[in-house]
Amino acid sequence: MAKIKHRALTSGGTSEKPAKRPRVAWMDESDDEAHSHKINGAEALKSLKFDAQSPRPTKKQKMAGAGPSGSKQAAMQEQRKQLPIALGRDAIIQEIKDNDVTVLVGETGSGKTTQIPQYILESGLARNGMIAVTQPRRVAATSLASRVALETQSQLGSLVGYSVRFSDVSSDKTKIKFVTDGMLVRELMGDPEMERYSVVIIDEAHERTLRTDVLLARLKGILKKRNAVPTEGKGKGKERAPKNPLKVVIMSATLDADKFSSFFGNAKILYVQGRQHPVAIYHTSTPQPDYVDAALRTVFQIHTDQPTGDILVFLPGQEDIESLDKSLQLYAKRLPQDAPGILTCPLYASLPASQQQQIFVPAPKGMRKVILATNIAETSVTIPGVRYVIDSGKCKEKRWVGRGVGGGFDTLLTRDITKSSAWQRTGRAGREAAGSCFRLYTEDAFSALPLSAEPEIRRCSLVASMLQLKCLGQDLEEMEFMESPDQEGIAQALMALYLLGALDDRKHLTDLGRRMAFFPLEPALSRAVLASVEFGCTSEVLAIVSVLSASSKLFVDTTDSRESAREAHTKFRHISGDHLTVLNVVRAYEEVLQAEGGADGRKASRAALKDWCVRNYVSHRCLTEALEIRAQLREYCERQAIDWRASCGDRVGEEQAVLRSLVRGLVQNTAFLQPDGRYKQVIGHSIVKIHPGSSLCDKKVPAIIYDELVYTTQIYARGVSAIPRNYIAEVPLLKHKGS
DNA sequence: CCTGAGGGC
Repeated sequence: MAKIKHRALTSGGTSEKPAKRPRVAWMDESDDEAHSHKINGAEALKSLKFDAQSPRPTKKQKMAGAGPSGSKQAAMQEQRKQLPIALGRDAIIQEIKDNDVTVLVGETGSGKTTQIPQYILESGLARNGMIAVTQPRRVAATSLASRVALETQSQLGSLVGYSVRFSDVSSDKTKIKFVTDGMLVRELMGDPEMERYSVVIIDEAHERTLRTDVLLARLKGILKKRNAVPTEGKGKGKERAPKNPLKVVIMSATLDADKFSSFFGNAKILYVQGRQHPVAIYHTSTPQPDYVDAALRTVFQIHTDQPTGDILVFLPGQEDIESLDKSLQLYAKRLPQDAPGILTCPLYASLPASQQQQIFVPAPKGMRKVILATNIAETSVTIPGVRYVIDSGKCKEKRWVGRGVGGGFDTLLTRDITKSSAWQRTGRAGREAAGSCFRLYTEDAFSALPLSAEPEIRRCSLVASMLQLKCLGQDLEEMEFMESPDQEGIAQALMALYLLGALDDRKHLTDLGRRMAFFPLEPALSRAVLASVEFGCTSEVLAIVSVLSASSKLFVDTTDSRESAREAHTKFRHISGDHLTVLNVVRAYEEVLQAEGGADGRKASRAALKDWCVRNYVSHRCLTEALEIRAQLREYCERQAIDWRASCGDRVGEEQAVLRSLVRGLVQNTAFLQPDGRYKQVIGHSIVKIHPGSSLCDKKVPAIIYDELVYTTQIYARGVSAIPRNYIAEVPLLKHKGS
């Protein structure tokens, strides 16, 4: 039998009698013989000690600890009591009528996102324009639109519609439009004052995505302009109203309503009660450094002691999920035959959709489902049937670590969650009935957690947002945001845009920059596309750029099948490195697509394509997404009068045009070979190695370009191609380098 | 000699 890597397993189970601390009921019954479903075998799982903290604090208690405005609380709470959403309807509408900006705090299950837009529509507030409702996620935008269309008994795309990338289901009849925040930012390009909208509702504002923060900052400026009372006629007794006023509603689910309110000049805050069942909360008595082991033991404690109901375990990443999955299955085998079994269900974004669907399939009778999930289950996916939540208290966070201009790289590290995240996870146990949440950390540890996450504007690259704002005539560094970006982030973005030729040396937007912003791509990739026009290889560069901007990885490379995957990938390999290797895969895939996509019907063709992908260890998901992106990019090319068919051909040497185009975009991602075999950045000071997964690993070439740097044991360059040194000197701003 | 939080245009 495979050995379990967790060591905190002792024989004798719960023989150790915990005494002093308050115990939860099921712990008090921890008499070994009394367990109905004992785990067989020499090794039994030692129980974990939890302190009860019940019931869940009310919003009032939480708010009291959250902000300085204790005195306002009573009034707000009083107001909240009168606002179960339907009853509060008239009051909410009145407030929106009376104020430019309203902050609405709605608990989960309050129905605020589906109801408020309808109330506004019925009130006539949106007589002159549309109501926009922004969402951070595509699925939310599309599913909410369907729901509201249903409730208004209208066809989706008429009165109620949505607009997300690749899919615009709206018409000139549309009055309520659900959009992703990124889509509304993009719409600003053609409608800088949002004049098509009478009301803009920013939902899930507390998530503080970079795009939401950009929208909030812009809305402040737009309000000033659109809602200003015209000054002519002043003093003549004739009151004038703004021509096309805008109403803004900020919807937030957590504790930072005060922040939004003060950002918008102490806007009114309204509270809407939710329909959430009570959740009992337990913290561990002692810290649990090995949270995977602690989760393992807690699952079986719940399984043996608690009534039916599925368990949702929050873990930081795939590795922990797979490890816990294995352990659970091993122990589940040892449950007595007549005892209920356990069905494990991993859930993370890169899991194939078919496996993700498993969470919606009810467990067979007599089985308990245990879902092992990342943050995806915190906001993006709601899982039915969950009564128990186990919270590891950990998550992964991507953070850009700057080391001077041009020398930055991304890290992806496990860290503690925030209080607001902990509450969100807890709430997942009370969606359908009363539930329990087991936190694998002490109450003291919980108290020490930060209230909410650092907003993206403080930890993500600002390059794309800065370029978009420049196109609106706005300077990111001078705008008023909820939280201002740090100087380092601004300097990095300015330098990046300058090196791409999007800004001139006076920080003014260039024609090139305007054309770059037009493409729905990272600025570096937009630059490569525009350069490809010059070098006559747009067809090739579009194919590569589409794969690079797809959300999943092209090459499947799991630990168990590494050898065969490597072998399958060799036939795609291009001598210059990874970029042209990607192109070879796309070309090969297209050949299969043409051969199979006959009159036989799409299903057979799709199956053949999938089969081809499996055999070649490439991701079907990545390729379908890439082709969709490429189709969109081709449309954008046509609108810019760019011939996307232009090709450099596939003769040997012709591919140099492709590499020259890529260098224009990846200027900052260039490095020269050093005598020791490592590479030194052309811009910036980092010494990097080629990632072992790259086709150029261990090769010594004079100069390289790469897609990204990842820091693990050292700084690795991923997605690498070899280039002649003089290609770097071709970049106008780098003339002195590389020659 | 490695490695994958979650999103968006």
